[in-house]
Amino acid sequence: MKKISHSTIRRLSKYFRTLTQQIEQDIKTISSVEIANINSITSAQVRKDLSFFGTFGKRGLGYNTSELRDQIGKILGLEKQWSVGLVGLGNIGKALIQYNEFKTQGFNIKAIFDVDLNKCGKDVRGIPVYNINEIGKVVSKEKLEIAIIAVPAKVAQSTIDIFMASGVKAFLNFAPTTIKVPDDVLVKNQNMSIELEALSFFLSNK
Amino acid sequence: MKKISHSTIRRLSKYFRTLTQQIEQDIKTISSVEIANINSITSAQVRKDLSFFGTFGKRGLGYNTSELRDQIGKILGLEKQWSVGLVGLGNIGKALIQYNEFKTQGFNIKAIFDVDLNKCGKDVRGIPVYNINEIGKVVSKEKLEIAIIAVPAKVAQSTIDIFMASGVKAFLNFAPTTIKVPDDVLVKNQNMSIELEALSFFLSNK
DNA sequence: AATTGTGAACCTCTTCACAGCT
DNA sequence: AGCTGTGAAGAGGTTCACAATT
Repeated sequence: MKKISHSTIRRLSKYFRTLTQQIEQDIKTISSVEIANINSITSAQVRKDLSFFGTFGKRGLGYNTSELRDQIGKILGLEKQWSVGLVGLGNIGKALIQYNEFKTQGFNIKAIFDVDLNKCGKDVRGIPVYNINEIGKVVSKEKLEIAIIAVPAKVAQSTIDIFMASGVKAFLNFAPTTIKVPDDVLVKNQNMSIELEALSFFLSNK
Repeated sequence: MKKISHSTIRRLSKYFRTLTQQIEQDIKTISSVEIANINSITSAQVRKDLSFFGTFGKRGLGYNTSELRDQIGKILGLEKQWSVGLVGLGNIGKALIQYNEFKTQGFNIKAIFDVDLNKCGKDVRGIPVYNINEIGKVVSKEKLEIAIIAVPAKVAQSTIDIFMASGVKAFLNFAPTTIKVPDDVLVKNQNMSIELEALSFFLSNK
């Protein structure tokens, strides 16, 4: 497949959300201009993004909302269910387990890992807690495809290395540190500090 | 000031973290190549980013770690303290209040807002909880400069509008929706769904 | 008449490459 | 000799503008 930029994927997610909202309001058709306005971008951008994947609209008419939503859902793989492992039962890890959005989006947390032996062998919200050294075994057993990394920065790289050795290639990293991975592995960072610092810069320089 | 890209600011945050780590290890000097390697980018990028703000290195020698860290800290406004309001005492809001990183970084949550009248008038971790309709009053009283938005998507825009009417110009938005703001206002989005969908796309298309 | 799909133009960000310091 | 700082070149992403289609 032709190389698709991260920006395009990010925007497809937004279009998907936009379409979901329109469908809820029983709107059957939408133009690239409308999608663009809702997301504060240009209509050419919307059309260009979609053009990488096919032709989904009707000239003169626009796009059928539910058809386009289905197509984008397919592109993003949203109809699939993913098996996810979560590492780290600290503040962030605990908050994430509470967060129902995961399941809604087809991300099923099948296993939790922690270093603290007191936490292991138990269940949290029905999800079994394992020790870090069981990662390899559990990845195979539960067929984990994605790992959520909610461990301290110092051990984030080594934790990801263990998962990579077991064949996991997709990570959502909450540790505030840059992770080194080969080209066939994707790490998405969720790092509040960086966003806060951007706000700080903005306020300091206006 | 010359326009600085968001990517540059994001990277400055990373350099800041890198330098902090080096200083902890008692390393006095660092080259752009070393900073680049640690963050998986090119050394030219590091030097170019810094060049927007001044000349901090010594040709032939590199950068003094603590001097450069101080300079970047100043650029990002990290030595300052910010007064922050948090809206929404749901799952995310509660998790954020537990999150000590805020205070460490100079972001002081001075007020919490919620629609639920049962929650108002009380304290959470020593922070007073107000009703949404008190935003204007409390923004002035506590001199809030940043608002963290942890409310449902449907009311995110209207919540931000209220803060903007009171003069707040910087937002950290956790609601999965695009917010419309004028040019002199900055909204940073912290949206896990989009990152998850990027992982889903990646796994679906390899 | 309205709106898509897309090549070309444009703009922005990244990398190269080297002069200039230390 | 080694490394920075930066103009110029290159790459990548966005917007323009219009032919094609309904």
